Amino acid sequence: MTDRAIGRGFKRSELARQTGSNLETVRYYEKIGLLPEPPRSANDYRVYNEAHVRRLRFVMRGRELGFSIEEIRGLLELVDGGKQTCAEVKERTEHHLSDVRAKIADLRRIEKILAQTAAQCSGDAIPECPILDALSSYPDVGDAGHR
Amino acid sequence: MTDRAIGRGFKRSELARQTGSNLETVRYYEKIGLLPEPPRSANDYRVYNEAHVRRLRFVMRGRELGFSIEEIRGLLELVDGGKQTCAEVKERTEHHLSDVRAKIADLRRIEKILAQTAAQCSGDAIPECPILDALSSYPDVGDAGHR
DNA sequence: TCTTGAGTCTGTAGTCACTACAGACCTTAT
DNA sequence: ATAAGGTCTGTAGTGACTACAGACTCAAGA
Repeated sequence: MTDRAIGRGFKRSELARQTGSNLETVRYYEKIGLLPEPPRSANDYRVYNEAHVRRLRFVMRGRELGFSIEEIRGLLELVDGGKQTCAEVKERTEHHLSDVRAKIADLRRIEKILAQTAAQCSGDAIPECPILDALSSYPDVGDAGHR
Repeated sequence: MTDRAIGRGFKRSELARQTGSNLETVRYYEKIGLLPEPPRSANDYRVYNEAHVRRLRFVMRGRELGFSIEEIRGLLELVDGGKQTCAEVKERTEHHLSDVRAKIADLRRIEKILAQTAAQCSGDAIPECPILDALSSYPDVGDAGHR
């Protein structure tokens, strides 16, 4: 058996290479039932085909877009169920979209605070640091157990 | 000993209440050395004071702003070291700020894709779903192990 | 042909930042 | 006196991986 298989059937490392995923992550996804257990060759090596590549790419794209494993599991069920599920897929996507927007809002708030405090700071060797003040919201913080 | 202590000295639940943190998180922060081990009363209960409240608030604010535990540990060392560390605090803040901005950029990219694909979807009972197509980037995905 | 290095297999442990629980002890109120 | 609740400890669980140990197999070079 050569490393890059001819027509159909390749090993785990090749699947990982083709999808850009980590070798161990493949095994992990199979263990939790997100990817199907592939058939095995005589030496007990996993044997994959193009369908596995597509499925793993789907999962990875979903993860990149911030879907949780369980959300992706749900999307895959819709995919496998097939037929009239477009409305539900849309609903889940919009739900996830609002999650993403909330995260962006949070991070922007954080960005603002960090940028403000960094701007206030001269960077000189001044004992009182406005950044630490902003973090503490009380004048003296770093002394628990020392007074 | 009454539950809300009089002048100085209160219990873990009161510290958690005053800071809005989880009861167990307090113990966890002490275990990993982020908060100092407080003195104990005769019955082995932890006894806190205002300094502990301030320190925990500092940690929580840092966590809210997306600093990791180790980053906060570093900031606290600067705090405890005192003196001329303002420049270093500023540097770390700006480093963290660029991390936050990168995360925002990622999420905006994700938001865009999700919004686009959701908009393309009619929500009707159409077998071919543009959202799933966008996720898969290949026409047929949901069939690994089924052909 | 032997050997060496690399790839694959399994289960398990480690990561981060908590959160929850079991079981023992103590305190407070009725 | 008793029941409810708070505190103590260590440990296990979470999510989503990542890494490792030890056994096995395979392919290529000397």
